Amino acid sequence: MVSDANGNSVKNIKSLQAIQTEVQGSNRIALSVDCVIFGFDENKLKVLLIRSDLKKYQSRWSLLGDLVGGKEDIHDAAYRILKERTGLDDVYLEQVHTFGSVNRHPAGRVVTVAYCSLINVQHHKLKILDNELHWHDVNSVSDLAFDHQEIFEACYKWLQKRIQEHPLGFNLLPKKFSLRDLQNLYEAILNTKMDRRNFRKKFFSMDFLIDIDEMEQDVPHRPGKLYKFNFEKYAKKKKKWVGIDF
Amino acid sequence: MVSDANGNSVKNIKSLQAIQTEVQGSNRIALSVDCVIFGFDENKLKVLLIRSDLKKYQSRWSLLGDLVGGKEDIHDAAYRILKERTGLDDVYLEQVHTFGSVNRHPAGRVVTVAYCSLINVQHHKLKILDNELHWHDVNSVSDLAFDHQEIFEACYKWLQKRIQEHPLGFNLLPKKFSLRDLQNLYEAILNTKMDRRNFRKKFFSMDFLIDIDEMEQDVPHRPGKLYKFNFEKYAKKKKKWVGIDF
DNA sequence: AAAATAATGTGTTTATTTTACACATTAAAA
DNA sequence: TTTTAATGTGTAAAATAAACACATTATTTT
Repeated sequence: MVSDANGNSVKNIKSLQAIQTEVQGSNRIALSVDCVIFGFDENKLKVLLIRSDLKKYQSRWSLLGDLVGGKEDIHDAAYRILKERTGLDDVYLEQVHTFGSVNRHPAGRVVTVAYCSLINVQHHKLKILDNELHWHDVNSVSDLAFDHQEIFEACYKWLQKRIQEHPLGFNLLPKKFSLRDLQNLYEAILNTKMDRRNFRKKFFSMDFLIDIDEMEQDVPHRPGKLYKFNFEKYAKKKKKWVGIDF
Repeated sequence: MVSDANGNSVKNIKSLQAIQTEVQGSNRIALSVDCVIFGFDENKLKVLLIRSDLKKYQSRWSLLGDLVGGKEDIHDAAYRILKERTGLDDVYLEQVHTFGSVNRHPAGRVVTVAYCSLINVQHHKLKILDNELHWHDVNSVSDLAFDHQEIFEACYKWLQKRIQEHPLGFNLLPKKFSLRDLQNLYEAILNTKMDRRNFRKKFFSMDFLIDIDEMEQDVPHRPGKLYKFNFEKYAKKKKKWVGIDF
């Protein structure tokens, strides 16, 4: 037992070198990132899956993932995976949860950090070179490889909750969108029907939609007005105090 | 390029062994768990900190953490750390976020998973053997070691949001509590004042408080009624649909 | 060209929830 | 016994959310 400058007894003081030895010790772990990539197309919420690169699982679909480099920020790793595997750049990305069961991966101990990614399918020209990558309707995703079903479901639930509190849904839409587009998006994600008039009222009252004075083109019905989301104004907004409710 | 049973071309098929080689390869990473342990004492929200075991940082406080074992579930690791370092068992624990900046730790690459823990200070007899462990008022936490200030703040914000939507606050209180206790807890965590009458009305209308027909003892004023939280009833509750609001 | 269709755009009314606020009651302290 | 400082209950007003109807516009059909 040693004492510090104030005379307090302090246990277990370690040198930097001792800690370095521990950190470089035998129980280091493979760390991966898995991305749950959502898209919105033909009024359906989709998720981008890839055929498992593991032979044993080749008939199963899996999330896009890869090991994190020893000198790579996990967030950078998520961006890298998206870029490498899909060609997509500049997409919305947020960490959701880390899955660390011992036997979650057949190849050994791999802890994985799950990220949720939202992309605008129309804008980003996805390079689906072969049958490796495929957009799946979220309602028909089942039997994914490894524990990816669990990860997918956690991210989907996360998205359903998150989209009601934050304006991230706009990352799934074109820059210019109609209120019908927006409502279709919310209805697809939340898997519910909403009253059109109350939905409009709600969004107009939040006052983040910019009327760009343009109309829809080439629609088989009366064209609706187009809007942009005012991200700048939202960023300046001071967060409200919600209420206790559970 | 190979083809699968359906004649689809499939790239990058790997054997299990090939993946195992990757997983056991050179870029494995030290993984740690850091616990932000909250307690509620004398109507103040507290956080349990420990003097950094790293000599260089010995004047600074840090979170309780340790490396995750190679064959240890990360959740189990969080429980182990709590048990080893504080003697506490059977506490509320939830994962919050994973921090993976390359240079976040001076001893080398360490990715850490942050957990939020809530304990009842009265019930659990904490073994604070020496000056290593100390309860700090959350409002006076500053200048923690490593990136622990950032982790602490993320967990505190998480708690403030979470407590409004889930009944986890009861883990900070004794089993039997008065409505005044409960309001003091919410006011301390959210750092705000609430109307006493509306606070009561809100909780009574949620209908999860069990009136156990007991009164406070040894209080220097008119004793209030004591309640328990009905966790069973809450578990059965089907989750409501909130509304869009951001 | 006219009529029918199917969408957009704009309210109002009602119900529910939240906020603001006042007074009687009880036990301890003076 | 009086005073004090809490607890416990209720009501009115305001804000928000839900339910609902009709006129307008462009397209499609007749």
